Amino acid sequence: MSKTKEFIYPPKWGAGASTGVRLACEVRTRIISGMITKGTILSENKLASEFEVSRSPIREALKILASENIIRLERMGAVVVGLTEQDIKEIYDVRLLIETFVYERIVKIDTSELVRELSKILEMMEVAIKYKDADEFSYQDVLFHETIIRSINHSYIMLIWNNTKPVMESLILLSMRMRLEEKYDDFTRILKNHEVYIKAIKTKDRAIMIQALHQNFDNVQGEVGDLWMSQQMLTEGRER
Amino acid sequence: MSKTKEFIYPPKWGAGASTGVRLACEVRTRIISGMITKGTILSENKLASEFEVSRSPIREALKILASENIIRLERMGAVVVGLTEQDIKEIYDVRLLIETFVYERIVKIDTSELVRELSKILEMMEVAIKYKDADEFSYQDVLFHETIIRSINHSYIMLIWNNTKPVMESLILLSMRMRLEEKYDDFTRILKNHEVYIKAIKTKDRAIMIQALHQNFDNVQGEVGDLWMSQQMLTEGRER
DNA sequence: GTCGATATACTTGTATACAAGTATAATAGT
DNA sequence: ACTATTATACTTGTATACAAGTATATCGAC
Repeated sequence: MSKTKEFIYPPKWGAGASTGVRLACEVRTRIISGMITKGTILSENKLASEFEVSRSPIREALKILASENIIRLERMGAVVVGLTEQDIKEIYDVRLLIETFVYERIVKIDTSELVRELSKILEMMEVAIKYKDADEFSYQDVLFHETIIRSINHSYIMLIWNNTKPVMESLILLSMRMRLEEKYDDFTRILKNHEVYIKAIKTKDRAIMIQALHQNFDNVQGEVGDLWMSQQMLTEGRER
Repeated sequence: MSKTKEFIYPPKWGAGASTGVRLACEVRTRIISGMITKGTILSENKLASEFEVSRSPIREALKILASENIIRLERMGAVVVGLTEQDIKEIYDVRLLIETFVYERIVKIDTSELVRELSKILEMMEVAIKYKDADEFSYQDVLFHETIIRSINHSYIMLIWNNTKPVMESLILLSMRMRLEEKYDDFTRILKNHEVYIKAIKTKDRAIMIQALHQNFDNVQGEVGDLWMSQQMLTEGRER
């Protein structure tokens, strides 16, 4: 149909994955960004012709998005549910739940290797900012938190992470792209916040961890605000 | 191939669902029960011919099982991971995490309707026991916990539940079938435990809730024990 | 006998074809 | 003009076909 050629989800992020997974990432990001508005009814055939693939990978993508509650698979077509402000709060409820649980485990194990890894990621983030690469920054940001969660070797906590990660990833990506243009100072605040995370893990001081989580949550509220602005702009852009 | 006709997962439970989802339930239960041993390599073609369907629904099923960490999708074939004792502990970590979170929300809302629903389910469970229907009992047991979780209207907590539910369901189903034969008394203990849940919700007394969760956890450890026995028996049965 | 290359029989990923069902629109009857 | 019915153009779910890649096994050279 419209044969949209520009992908807003970084293609290299989905390099190894199958077409279905890549399409899920692209459609997910478009929905979260507001490019695809909620209420829209997605048909497998239309998506297939739009992305110039067959229905097989499209089906795979829709199944993934449905499992994330981003769309709802119905008898006729998949209706776009999108994210409400409520949803975003809820995602962070879960993230807080997970990270709190993870930290309780972390204080019981040796974290020297973890701290090394996190320090490396943090430096990568610094470089990403230096070169104004919002995508790379987002990637490392997500990786940072994933690394922490992975460190406790808990497959079911990891499973929860894997189910919430994609949405988080898109949220962060869109937010960071936005901020790179308009709120450049935010990045230094985010870096500081991550330093606190590392410090909390190094010292195993719960008070510091709580501080880190709270700061992160505050950053997030900013992110959410940005996102709505972003959606607003996109909508206006389309209607222009 | 072997064209196994007997399904160990109650067919009526998957009545409305697509073939792929039903197959996922069946294969999941077989893996958890030990009928399909860990390490086995499942091929889409073999499964398709065994269940006498095409590869499409099989692919769907395998995707689902992979998202639950029960199998691992690799280049050549899907290798059965199964559940370790560790995994089962971890599932209950998550369930404890969720139910604790849910309870913190529940104490803030009106629960009269919820208590009514739970009481109904509890009576259903009593009837199920009376007629020695382990499957129905399991169904209501899972529904009981799902009803509690659903009551707080938190879509992302619900998402986590939806991802852990299938495994829980199979675990409970297999365990209950086992107990019906050998440890009939356990059922009254489980019923008592559920009464405590209801009481905790009605009175909004955290201490009682903790008691309920602990009792449930103790019941679970029994379940796990049963399961290993069950696997043992099945293995011996096959080798006989 | 041992090592290496090729051939074959698998595997998955994607595309296409077909069947069953549903909503919409157009048409016929009143 | 309005209602009921039929036709059609969609939808998804499943089956099949094809392409690309991988492990294994067989066969040949040394």
